[in-house]
Amino acid sequence: MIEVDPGPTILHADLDAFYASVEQLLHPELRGKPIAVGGGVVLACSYEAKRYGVSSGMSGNKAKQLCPNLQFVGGHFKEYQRLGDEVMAVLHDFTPMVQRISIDEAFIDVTGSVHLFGPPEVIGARIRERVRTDIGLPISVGAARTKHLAKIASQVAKPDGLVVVQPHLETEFLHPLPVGLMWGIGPVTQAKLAERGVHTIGQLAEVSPEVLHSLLGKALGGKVGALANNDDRRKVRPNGRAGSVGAQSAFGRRDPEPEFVRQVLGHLADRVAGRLRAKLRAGRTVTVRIRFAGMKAITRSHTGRLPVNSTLTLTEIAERLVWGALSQPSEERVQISLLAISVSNLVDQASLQLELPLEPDNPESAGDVAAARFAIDHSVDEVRRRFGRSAVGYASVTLSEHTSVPEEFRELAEHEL
DNA sequence: TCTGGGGTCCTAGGACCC
DNA sequence: TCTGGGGTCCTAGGACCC
Repeated sequence: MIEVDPGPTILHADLDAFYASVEQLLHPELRGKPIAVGGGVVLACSYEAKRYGVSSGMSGNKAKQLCPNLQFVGGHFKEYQRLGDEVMAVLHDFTPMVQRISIDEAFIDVTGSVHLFGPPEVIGARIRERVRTDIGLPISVGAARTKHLAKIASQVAKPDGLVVVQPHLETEFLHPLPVGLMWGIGPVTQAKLAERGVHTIGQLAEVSPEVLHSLLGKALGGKVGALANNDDRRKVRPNGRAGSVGAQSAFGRRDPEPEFVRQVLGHLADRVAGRLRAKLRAGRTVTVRIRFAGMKAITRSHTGRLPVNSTLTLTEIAERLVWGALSQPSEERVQISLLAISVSNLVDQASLQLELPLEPDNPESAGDVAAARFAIDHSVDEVRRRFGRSAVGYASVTLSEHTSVPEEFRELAEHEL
């Protein structure tokens, strides 16, 4: 008998209602109850709460309307990070081919591990067992020949389940499912497809490449068409480094007063530049984003010759970009609701470099200013290394009144630089 | 209840070079 | 002189992911 090469075996592991499950693990009295992590906004909720229609991203008031018994709990963000890392360590016990997608989700390629640990259903079951008994959390696992199928399988497996898609049953599995389950199809694309009467992945597979192209554009149309026809060649890529670093802050609606804008940008630049310096990186392109009261948003960017990672230089560039945009006649006197700074075109910077101020008052002293900035950044970084982030930084009194999520929550979402 | 924060990728137009 | 085509980089906006 000839053995047919079944192709790669990919697993997608996804912790169930992660933050809420951690709270129920740490506080047994919360088990079996509808709970939500967060306050103003639901960051995560338990399956007991989901049954009432509560979902993450929803405002706290709305959630309480849907589920009067809903109990809000504060987030133990340090624990989320620790437990998420522990789960990833379990995955690494089966293969180094782990691609972490977020704090609670990862693809793993076990093609080379099946001879050690057994077929995918055995590996999936062992992962679930270990995460359940060693760590105490529910996790769903999907297994299939491709990333696309594995990811969808884990969604279908939820909550707390395992779904293995056998190679000869892929189309039967895939085609009846709604297009919204597919990677890359969000609300906008889903609406476009619905207008054409396309609701299931099987229906999507019937649409000609030309029509998809005209409807969704070249890249998305091609990608989505291929995935619907079960042509997915993406490999599991062990995590690389981020291509950009950013930070944003939403603050309700405010008049763009110079002092306020300066404070917010200073705070954001401090976060971004601090992270860059910590990883000995710097970036040539600075992008700011301004969201207005009506949710319309614009971006402005600047690409310089030299990479930047000094807090003050970044603040200056961001301020210039923001005022350049806000001084346009159409944007004058409009209230703003969010500011963001992002740095891209990143390069390694083996040693910290001096950055000259943009427009030195006195060109001859520019070097002194640069040296002073370097010294300030360096000492702030040093204090933080020893005493933690909050030990020193921008006076963010004004800011903290408006930030609705704690600093630790921001850190959870940071990608490896 | 008008929507948190960190990212990626794509599109389209323009500048510039060969 | 006019004309074309291709590649790369930058900017701005938008959809999408978790």
